[in-house]
Amino acid sequence: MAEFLIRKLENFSRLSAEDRRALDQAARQRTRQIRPRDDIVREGDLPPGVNLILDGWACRYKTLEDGRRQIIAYLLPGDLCDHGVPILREMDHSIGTLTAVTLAEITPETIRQLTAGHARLSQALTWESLVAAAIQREWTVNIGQRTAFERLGHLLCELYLRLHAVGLTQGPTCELPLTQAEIADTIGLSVVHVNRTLQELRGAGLIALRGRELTLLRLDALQRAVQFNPNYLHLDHEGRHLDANET
Amino acid sequence: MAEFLIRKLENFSRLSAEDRRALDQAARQRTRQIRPRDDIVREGDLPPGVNLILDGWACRYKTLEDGRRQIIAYLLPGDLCDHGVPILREMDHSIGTLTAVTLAEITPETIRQLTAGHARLSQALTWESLVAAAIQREWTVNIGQRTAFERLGHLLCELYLRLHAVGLTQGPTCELPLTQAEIADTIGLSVVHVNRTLQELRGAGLIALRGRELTLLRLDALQRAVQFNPNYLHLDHEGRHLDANET
DNA sequence: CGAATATAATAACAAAAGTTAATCATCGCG
DNA sequence: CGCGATGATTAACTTTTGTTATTATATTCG
Repeated sequence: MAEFLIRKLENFSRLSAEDRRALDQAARQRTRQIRPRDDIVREGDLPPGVNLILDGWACRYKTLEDGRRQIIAYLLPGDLCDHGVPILREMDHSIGTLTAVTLAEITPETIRQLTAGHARLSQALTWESLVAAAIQREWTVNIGQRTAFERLGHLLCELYLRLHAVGLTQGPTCELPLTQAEIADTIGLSVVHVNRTLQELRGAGLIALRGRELTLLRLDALQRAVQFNPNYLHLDHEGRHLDANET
Repeated sequence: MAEFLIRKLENFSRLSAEDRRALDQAARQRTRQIRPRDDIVREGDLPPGVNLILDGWACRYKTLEDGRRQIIAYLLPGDLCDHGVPILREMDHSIGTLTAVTLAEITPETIRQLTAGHARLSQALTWESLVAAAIQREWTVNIGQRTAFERLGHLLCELYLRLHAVGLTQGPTCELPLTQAEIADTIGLSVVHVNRTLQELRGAGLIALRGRELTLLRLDALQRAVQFNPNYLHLDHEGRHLDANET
């Protein structure tokens, strides 16, 4: 059930069988199915408990009055969200699905049990939320400083590596269930320019993208071309010097 | 000593005398002075313990290989940083001062004591870190979706309100110890364009800025003009409908 | 299957923002 | 007091990115 989360956390530290069992059980308590392009929580709502994405893609986003929208974060299988948020009065952003999503709602009580008994697990969960914060910071850098070409390439590297960390890549290929409009709202470009920039990346022989299937043809070259430094993902406990051709 | 932090936390909930005393004492244990434009921690370093800004302005930032720099967050008096980070192997960004800074280093042990005994205080500290995350998300929106005019105005609103939350405003005025180059690196614009945009804000009668003194002449109008919604600062427990003319 | 709809691709043009360079203002300090 | 340095301002020009519109291609669903 919590296979993706477990796999992700094991990038940080080896979990005990007991840790894994506890996580798995927590993920079974209450699960929910949500349709593609539906909201899980809306800005202004009361903050929800902790949600774990079991399957599918979701995102945090914010809409301005005049309709402009910014995707603030992607929530991929194995991602936890809103750890601790119930303290706040109301949500300051929305969370919506991109694809069909299965998620597990984990009660505060369960969280307490998970962290109380298991020191390693507790550390691993802290690690996961620190990485989420680091990703958010990196997005600020990405949108603030990089060119369109770099921004887009950087995003693709990040998504690929995050999917790799949960075992959702096949060789140099992964799913990318995003429209160009969604990509545009992620990196602060217009749809037209995203399209242009994708052509550039293809033209440079760095990526192949057909439908929802993305292939990073030369991950190393792409990382260099867009100044992608994976340090902020903090996967270095095992996954350093990743070879795109392994499974 | 920890006056600004205390003042900030009291935007969230009333602290007991004991809470305040404990915070104040924690802030006295080990303090450090750092010169303007000096680094507190550098990317690649071992993560430091928790630092509390007692006075002055600092920032998180990241530098790309070719020298481009993005300021990722401002650390103002009363701000805490790097809660929990020691779990990570190394810093993925740097922290540097803008002005002279006094900070308190708070040991993990002290943090434990602070949170263990005092439920309210513990909640308030969680609130502070949730707000920091919310600010980071808002920056993504700001840089990703807004025009130069809106971006800059939004930043000024945020800084003013954050300073207000710690009592560092005088009427509609506050300090702004930033060069235009630093502002540029914050909102992803060139220095020249920041200058142009400042002229626009002045021309619209929304701000006055001489040297390091910023005045928001018509806060309401400015907020409307740049679509600034303060909800993400989560100050609503007391400070809603702030009047810029109060002290 | 095939119409309806959503998404992708291009082109032509407009606007926003970046670059370079020069001048002006301020400030610390010998 | 005036030198030197940093920061602010402005101008002229270039580049990047956005806008609008049209066509092509997929996808969905009756």
